[in-house]
Amino acid sequence: MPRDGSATRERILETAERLVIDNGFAATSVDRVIAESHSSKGSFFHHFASKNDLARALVERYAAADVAHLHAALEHARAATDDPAKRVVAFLSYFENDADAIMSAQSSCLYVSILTERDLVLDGTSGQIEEAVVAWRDGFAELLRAALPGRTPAGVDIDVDALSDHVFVTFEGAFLLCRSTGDSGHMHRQLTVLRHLMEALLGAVAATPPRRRRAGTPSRH
Amino acid sequence: MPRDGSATRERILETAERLVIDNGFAATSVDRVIAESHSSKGSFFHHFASKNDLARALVERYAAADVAHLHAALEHARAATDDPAKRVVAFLSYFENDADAIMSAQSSCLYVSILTERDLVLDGTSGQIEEAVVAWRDGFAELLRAALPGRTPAGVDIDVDALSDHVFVTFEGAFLLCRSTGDSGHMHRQLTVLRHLMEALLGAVAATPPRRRRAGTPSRH
DNA sequence: CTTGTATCAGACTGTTTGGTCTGATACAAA
DNA sequence: TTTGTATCAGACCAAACAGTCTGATACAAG
Repeated sequence: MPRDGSATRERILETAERLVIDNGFAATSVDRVIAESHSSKGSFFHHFASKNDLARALVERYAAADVAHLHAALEHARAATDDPAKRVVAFLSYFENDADAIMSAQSSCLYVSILTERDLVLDGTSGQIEEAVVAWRDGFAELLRAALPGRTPAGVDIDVDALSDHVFVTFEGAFLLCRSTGDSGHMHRQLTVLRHLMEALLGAVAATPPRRRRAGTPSRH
Repeated sequence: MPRDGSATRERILETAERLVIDNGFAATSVDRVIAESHSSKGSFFHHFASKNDLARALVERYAAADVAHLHAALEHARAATDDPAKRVVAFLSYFENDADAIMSAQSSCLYVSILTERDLVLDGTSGQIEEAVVAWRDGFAELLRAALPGRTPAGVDIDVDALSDHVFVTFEGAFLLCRSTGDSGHMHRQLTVLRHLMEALLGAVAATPPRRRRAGTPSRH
């Protein structure tokens, strides 16, 4: 009894997302997605041209929600304070507070499942994941640059992009740590560690003897 | 012409490791492993009871090499200096120097490929990965505890185990970052970031006004 | 009512899969 | 030489797989 239309598509996507995150994409058969979403072959291949097209749709959906989550955290941080360093901490605390909710909603990250299958990655889903990665890098790097105007106390240049990427890295690594031990509490603890480390770095920069910004510090380039 | 014996087994393992890391375990067929290792069905199922048995053997091999790598870094750090803080940095620098070699030898980490397939994880390979994770945690935590005798300057207790896990987390997250962008240089940059962050934390602790160690600091427990 | 279209159901198909089975080959021990 | 065993080769099989096809149902437009 076909009634509503695209609600079926959404039901298939939700079921498939869970199965792919839990078991991987190649290990998730179309038949099982159909069975667990109470759909049918005809329905599935009406909404998706192929199994790979499902992967594309899954990544599109997931990446959109992911980037939305990022922007929510950025807005939260900007609204919380005007102090650049405190904004950085507020940004990280936002995810720290969300950690347990994230882990109860999903056992791992879809990116992990998709990125492990290189064939799919080359098919066009890769671009969407990379766009999300770049969004995270740029979004947090903007906060970081405001809080890290100069050099670290040790006189070492910090690669702000790489430092910003470390948030993404911590998320993905923590997802794997949770899975390898079966303890989803690692996500919260790793985000706490990330905040502590970042606070230490910001504290070290703040404690640096005031150098003149944008002045004649000997450049290496 | 059967000549040497277990060299075939090793050839199959090497081929399978590469294929599984590149494409995932479920997406790697036994037929392809056979073809690319110039072996045969009879040979494969003589050395491995099933495809899952191959997974078990792969993880066993990989985890052993992984833990050996850890112990090499620990010995390097202990031999390098007696200063606890410098030992921590030496440990991290060891991997930083190895980053490019690691990435040219393998495009990602076998753990990622195995952990994404939950069915396999429950089969018995999971224990070996978890043992490796615990080895990393305990190994680095010992160095950390020597260098972090007290509290951080902010008066916040650091979870040393979680801080130690962050090395594993950084590795796994960096592997995924490399894959999502196709840039293997991220591994080196992320390990550099990890070292910078850890140095800042150690510096912050060192700059803490000298509290009496093991004395009557108000305990929370 | 008629027609068109979007949605769905499920039987069906050709291919790929993990795994089995029958032998063949090399070699060591007797 | 004879026997036994470890190793390998590849034909073969049943199950699972992604994808196709025919048709049914609902509903909106005319």
